[in-house]
Amino acid sequence: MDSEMITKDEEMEEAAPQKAEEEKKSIIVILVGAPGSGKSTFSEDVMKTSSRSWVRVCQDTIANGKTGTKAQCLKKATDALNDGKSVFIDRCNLDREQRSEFLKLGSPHVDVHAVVLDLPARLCISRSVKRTGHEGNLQGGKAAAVVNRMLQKKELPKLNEGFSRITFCLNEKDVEEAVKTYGALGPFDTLPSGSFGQKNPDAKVQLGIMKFMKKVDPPNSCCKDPVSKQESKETNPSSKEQDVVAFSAQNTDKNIKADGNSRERSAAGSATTNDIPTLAFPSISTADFQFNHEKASDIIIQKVEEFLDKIGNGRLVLVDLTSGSRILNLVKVKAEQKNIDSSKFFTFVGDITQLYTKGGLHCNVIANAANWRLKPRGGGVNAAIFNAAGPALEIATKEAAGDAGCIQPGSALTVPLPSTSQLHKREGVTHVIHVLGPNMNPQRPDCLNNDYDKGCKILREAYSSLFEGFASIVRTKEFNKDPSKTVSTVPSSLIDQRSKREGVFDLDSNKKYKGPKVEVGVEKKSESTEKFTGDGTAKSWESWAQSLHRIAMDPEKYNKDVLEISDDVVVLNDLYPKAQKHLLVVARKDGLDRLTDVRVEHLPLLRTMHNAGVKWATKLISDEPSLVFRLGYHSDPSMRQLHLHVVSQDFNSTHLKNKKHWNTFNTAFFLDSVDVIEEIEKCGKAKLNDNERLMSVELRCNKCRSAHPNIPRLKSHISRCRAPFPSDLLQNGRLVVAPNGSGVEA
DNA sequence: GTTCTAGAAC
DNA sequence: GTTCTAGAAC
Repeated sequence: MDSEMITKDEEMEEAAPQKAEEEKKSIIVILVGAPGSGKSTFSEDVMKTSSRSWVRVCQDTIANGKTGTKAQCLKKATDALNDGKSVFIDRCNLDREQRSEFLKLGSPHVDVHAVVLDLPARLCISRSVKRTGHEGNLQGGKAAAVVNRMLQKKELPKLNEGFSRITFCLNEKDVEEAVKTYGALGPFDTLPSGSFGQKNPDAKVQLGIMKFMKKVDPPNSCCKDPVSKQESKETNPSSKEQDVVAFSAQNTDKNIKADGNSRERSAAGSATTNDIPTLAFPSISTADFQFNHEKASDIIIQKVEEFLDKIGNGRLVLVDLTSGSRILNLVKVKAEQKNIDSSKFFTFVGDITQLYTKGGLHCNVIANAANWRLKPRGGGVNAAIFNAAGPALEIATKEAAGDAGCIQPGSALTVPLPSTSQLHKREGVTHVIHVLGPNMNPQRPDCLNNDYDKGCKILREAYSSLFEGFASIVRTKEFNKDPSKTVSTVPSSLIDQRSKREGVFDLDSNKKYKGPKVEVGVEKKSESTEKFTGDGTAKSWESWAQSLHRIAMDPEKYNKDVLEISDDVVVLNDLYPKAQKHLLVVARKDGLDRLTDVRVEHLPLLRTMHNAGVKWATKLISDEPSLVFRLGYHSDPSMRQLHLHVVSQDFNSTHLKNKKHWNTFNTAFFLDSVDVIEEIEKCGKAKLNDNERLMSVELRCNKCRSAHPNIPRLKSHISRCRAPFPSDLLQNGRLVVAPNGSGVEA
């Protein structure tokens, strides 16, 4: 009996390992989820019920209860698998790269599974906060920031990474199911391969991910009950409405005043508040431009207080993507201290491009922290808004920016958003106001090098411009008359405005183009004219170069395009102005094509041209005293017919595009009218310079003479350079300035 | 003069 | 990958 028993036992002992090698497969379950998604709880729950031998490898506690390294996790997992145990990898594993090394642990004897705890971010955040045991704002903010950051980078696992099975859990119920499934696994059980639980496969998954990633999470420490709200939302499949309500209600909590108007504020998403004109704006300059948050928050409060009376029934809302935002919290506290009416101004956590659909907050107007070129590039709010609005915003912006094509620090540009834009259709945004704030980031253009006197001044100007722009929209829009206008309905006024403007624009260019150009084309061959260069060689004027000559010979024909016609000169706006104001005074004398043709006998004409130029410059200065003009000739002009440039020295124009454009106005290629006259008086003819060389010299600021690597950088610089003009320009009447000299002050 | 665009530069 | 320049065509 005994021996039999022993034999049996021995047999069993021998047989068991054999069987294990043949049939028993270990499983490594890579848990995927943000902090607070419940990874640890999941593995613990499984281990409680499972008859299988599990090892939980938790990076947070692997080093004697403290956070360890990935390498430590890999080692512990390898050891456990070698022991024939199954393993939970309890770390976030949110991106493919993080998972890849654990996937390598798979083998014919080890199945690699993923369990994705893809629960709502707000749930993760609230759990995360609870776990830290801190209720403070900071802690909550930190947790939110961490979770948000991780979810930004989230890449859901795919079978082709090497998983034999992936289980997606999108809510608590899914998690329970998965716990049951894994908990029921005996030592020899396996689970079917494949991907389970993901709601929208393939393309739609990506959409879902995108939506989820963009979803903004409410505050945590200041919202004690997001969990219950989230859960109630999940049990109710028609979640959209719930989402909005819950979000608004939560948002109320972090509004500035906890008393009084909470009802009104919590109803942010309801129809009744849609007709309240609302400006949502990001904090200007505090992100990429690295402006000091304390100073910025003071300025925001100051400007909000100043403008609250000026915006009628409108509201101002400071928006930031995360509840951990320092600037948001600073402003919130300061607004509370100042007792600012929280129904008129409050802070809001959300994506500024999805305030209505995701946050239930209807904002007719949103501000964009733009770059100086008003380009959709870069990151942050600017890219997000251009992206969400689509090409319509780019076109509308270009149109609104006009010739300048860019904005200066401290200024704002209101752009009506075409109804074709998604942002208009979906979010009810009718206007975008681009704002450019001061920059303190040495990596970005126009860095103020910590000059906060200047910086604060510019930031104040920026908010003034922004709020003024909004106030002006409020004044003209009369929001309350027709609430239906504001959401998803195309304001007809907008379309009219746009098409009208386009019409004007087209008409303008047609006018200017067709007049001279068409005729020039017709007469091109019969009228090709010789052009004598400085060294006496001749070349013919190309067809495109003859427009000025044509106008000078027959100005009445171009009546609409010219500003002034006299016996001697014609004054007109340059078709492609290189500055805010750029006029041409064209000599009417035939045969006087360029400066080399000018002799002593033309001196009276040159003086007449100069005087006409000064007269027009003075007139323009009386309208805009900050303008400063310089009058002069190009050494080697492209256009036939002697013409004097009258150009304002801001060089703020989209038409100034390349090195040649700059250098023709800002090197010795540009001959001041006063000097030309003096030279001809003295020597009988104008002295010309080495034009080829001058065109390729480095780009230097016309004021401080600093060098810049390319045109965009140069333009960025000159838009803010406050240096005085170089002394040579200040002499001999080379500049025409306002009587009080306002344009040349340092 | 401008526009267009290839490819250099970043 | 994007920005910017520079050369050709008009």
